Amino acid sequence: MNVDTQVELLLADVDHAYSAVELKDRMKAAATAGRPLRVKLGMDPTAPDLHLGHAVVLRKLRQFQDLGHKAVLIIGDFTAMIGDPTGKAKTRPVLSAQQVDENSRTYLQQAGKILDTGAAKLEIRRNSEWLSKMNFGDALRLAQQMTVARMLERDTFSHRYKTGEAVYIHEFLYPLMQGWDSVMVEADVELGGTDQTFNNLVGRDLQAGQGQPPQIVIIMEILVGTDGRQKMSKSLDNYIGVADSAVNQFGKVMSIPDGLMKQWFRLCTPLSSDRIASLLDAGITHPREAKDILGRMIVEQFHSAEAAEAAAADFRLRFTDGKLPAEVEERVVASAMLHDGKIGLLTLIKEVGFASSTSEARRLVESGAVSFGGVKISDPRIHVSLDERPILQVGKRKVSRIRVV
RNA sequence: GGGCGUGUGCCUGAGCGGCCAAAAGGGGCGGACUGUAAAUCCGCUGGCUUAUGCCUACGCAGGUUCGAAUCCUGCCGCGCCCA
Repeated sequence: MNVDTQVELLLADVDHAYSAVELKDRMKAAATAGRPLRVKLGMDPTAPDLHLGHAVVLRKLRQFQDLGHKAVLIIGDFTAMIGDPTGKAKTRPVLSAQQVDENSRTYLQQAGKILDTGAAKLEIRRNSEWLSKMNFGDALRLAQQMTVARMLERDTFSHRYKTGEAVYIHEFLYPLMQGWDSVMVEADVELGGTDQTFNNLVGRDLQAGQGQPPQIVIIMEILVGTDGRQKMSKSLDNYIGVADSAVNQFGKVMSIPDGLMKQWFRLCTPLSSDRIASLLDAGITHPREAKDILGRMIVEQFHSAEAAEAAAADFRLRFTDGKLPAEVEERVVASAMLHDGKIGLLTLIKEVGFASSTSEARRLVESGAVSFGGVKISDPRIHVSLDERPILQVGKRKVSRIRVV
């Protein structure tokens, strides 16, 4: 594959590249010199659980690896002390070294489902390695390379500034720190979501200031979460985790709004735009069928083709045919909870984790969401026996067989 | 540092000294309809082992009142203006 083709492939599904020409030139130069490009991606060690949104960028990184380049993963253990101003989170707790270790391990384990973790293809660095050694003078010199006007160009800052929300000085340092990372690892390319555009471009300026060739910045579209409204994130609970079970991943995909399928096909599967177009044409493919394909393709990436097939079958049985799943998960209740061999229904629901409080359990029962032993129950005062290892169902999705231990 | 303003439930946002567990909308949950889609309709949305009951809650701490989210004082956070 020649460089032109490679660049075309790499940029086919990206939101923006600064710039395509530079990327091509850099790749040619690297090929001539017989060295791989260093492709940087920053990770936030405060959120170790990866979801489909992270996977979008990781898949792009993998693509670079497959073309022979080196992924440079930066663990932002030092920058975590500030927290990316993009996020709504206020001051973040300083993470202990052990916590960073632990989160990083989880991250790598999950990212390993996507990345090539071979030593030649992956380099992992913590930014405390260099940032913690800088003194105030170093920080000043860094700060001199940025103006307030430039900082205020950034959406989150200008918006907050105009609407009267607080903008703290130290938040201005975040992009500088992240940019400095690029200098320290001599990145050729940096990957990120659209919310990282500003940060990543700062890296170019800082590198230029140090006499390095500025990195090429490749920006991926932000994946919208299962709610179809906001970006996928754990805190909004609109995410599909890379580590979620196959059944869970598939079910969540099936519940996304139809309008989201286009983006998800584009960002989460390797399908061509022609193929996607035909899948989304309701005259050719029923939307349910299209979503089924999307679901299986996604599950396959993190599990296996067999698991994806099984998850789809389970889903059809359970929701299309309305039957109980092939295997009903079992939940246990301690015998100490029983009185005269019985337990209050509300207590049971709460104990088993289907409601967070007795009051909530009561509401569920009163609204007709609960069935016990296959019988719908609407009286919250009822007490039940668990001798028959009955099935408790709360709402459509929560079903368990109950056993006393 | 000074002046003014502001702080309510997951979020936005009403709130007269009693009728406030607190309007309204959003979100969420449950139900109907479906394709666990969208749209629509209905119900719920602090906690408590069963409740015309109790407890906790309107930034924090006190105070005035028979009674406060509503009044007063101090403190804290945020914003604006002045310096």
